[in-house]
Amino acid sequence: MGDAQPGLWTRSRQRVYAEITAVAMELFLTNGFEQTTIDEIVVAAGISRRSFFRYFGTKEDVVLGHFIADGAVIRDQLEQRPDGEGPWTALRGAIFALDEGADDERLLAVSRMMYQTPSLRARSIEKHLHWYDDLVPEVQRRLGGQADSALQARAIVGCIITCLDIAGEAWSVDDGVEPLRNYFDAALDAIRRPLETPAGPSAAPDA
Amino acid sequence: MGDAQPGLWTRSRQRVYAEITAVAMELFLTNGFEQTTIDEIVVAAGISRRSFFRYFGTKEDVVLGHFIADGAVIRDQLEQRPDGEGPWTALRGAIFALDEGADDERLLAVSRMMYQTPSLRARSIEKHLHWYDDLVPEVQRRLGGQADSALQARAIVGCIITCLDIAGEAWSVDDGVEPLRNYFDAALDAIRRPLETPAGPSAAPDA
DNA sequence: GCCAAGGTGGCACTTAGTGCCAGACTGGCA
DNA sequence: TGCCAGTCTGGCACTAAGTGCCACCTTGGC
Repeated sequence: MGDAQPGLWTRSRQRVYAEITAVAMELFLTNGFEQTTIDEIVVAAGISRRSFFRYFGTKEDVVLGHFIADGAVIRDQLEQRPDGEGPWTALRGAIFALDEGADDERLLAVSRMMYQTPSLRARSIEKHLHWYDDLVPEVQRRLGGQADSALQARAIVGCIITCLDIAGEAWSVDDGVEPLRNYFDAALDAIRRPLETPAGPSAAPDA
Repeated sequence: MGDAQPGLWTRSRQRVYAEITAVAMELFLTNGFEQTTIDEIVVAAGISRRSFFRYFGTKEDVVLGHFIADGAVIRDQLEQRPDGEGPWTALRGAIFALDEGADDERLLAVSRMMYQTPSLRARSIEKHLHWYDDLVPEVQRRLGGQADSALQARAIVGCIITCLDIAGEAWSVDDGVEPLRNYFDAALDAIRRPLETPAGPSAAPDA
């Protein structure tokens, strides 16, 4: 708080949130996530340590905060999908809609950091677990009340998320040479491909 | 260290490891994982706090330590599978082999705790990430050098792990009324099922 | 101008995890 | 038997994350 700050306090909560995020992300990108301490963020942002934890539960949440609400976004997109679409197609479409209008440059930087930092990766996957609650009911509905549909829906949602995760990793490792959706489709294709291995002459069937 | 302990120090490292695990697990199961502090474990086990961290990197590792090596075990099983089997069948068989000889009672207790404790769940998933390194090469080999086979192999391994995770959760929620492998097969079946939804008359195709 | 509500900073505290050092035990060797 | 190096141990101090508590200030309504 050494500079002239006519009132970081008086700004709206949302503005403070954005400012802390911006300052912290710059530090993370410059010095690395684990190397950056909350005290450093706090000093750079001109707030107290105590206030930081009023905005973010953990240091990881500064990076992943944006993605928390993504589950609800995907759910909304999913529900708008035509009834004729099966769960896989609908889920794929809903996730593609999420991809629209994303800041690739920033997403790439965040992804790189995430896939290189174990605690961030773990926390990210933990956030993904909340997506189940958002997505499973609708997927279950599209499954049409089969037996075990709850388990089936969870498996489908889980694998979609896993494919998105895998795709994101490959995308960031490749520095985003191809659009993220291509990686996602490739991963999805590998999963949903029929039982026979298509490559090679007279390949052995996978069952 | 108030009791008569003729030398916990002199026992072999493995024995100490097992003893700490046993004592800690009892405390975890009794009082809950998060409620149990490392200081309590240390006192109950008759060792110093410093020594605890020479055996376990984190508190979570006490619970998950057994599963760390599972990736290598699955890999060994996977490599022994006949070449004719495709990646899915081979992976399924390898994981079933892991399931053999497991202490269901204990596994159930650990699973329940894990799925109820966020930090444990997160750490568990983090451990699963290491399985990729063990399993992807062999899966990639069975894929037969297709284009993008690295991404495909990662997607397949990831979804297998996800199905195992989902199955484990359902299994523990159901208190293990059915064997774990049944849940696993049900999850796998939901993923690998053909594009058409088989249930219901004239169901809409999923594509 | 008063008063309640909410944001803020500071302080003390708990807990996890690490670095460092000195002491005790081990096994090998002269 | 005695020495010596390697290893394990406990204790201490330290960092860093995260929480509870309280006093202060600012804001908005009356």
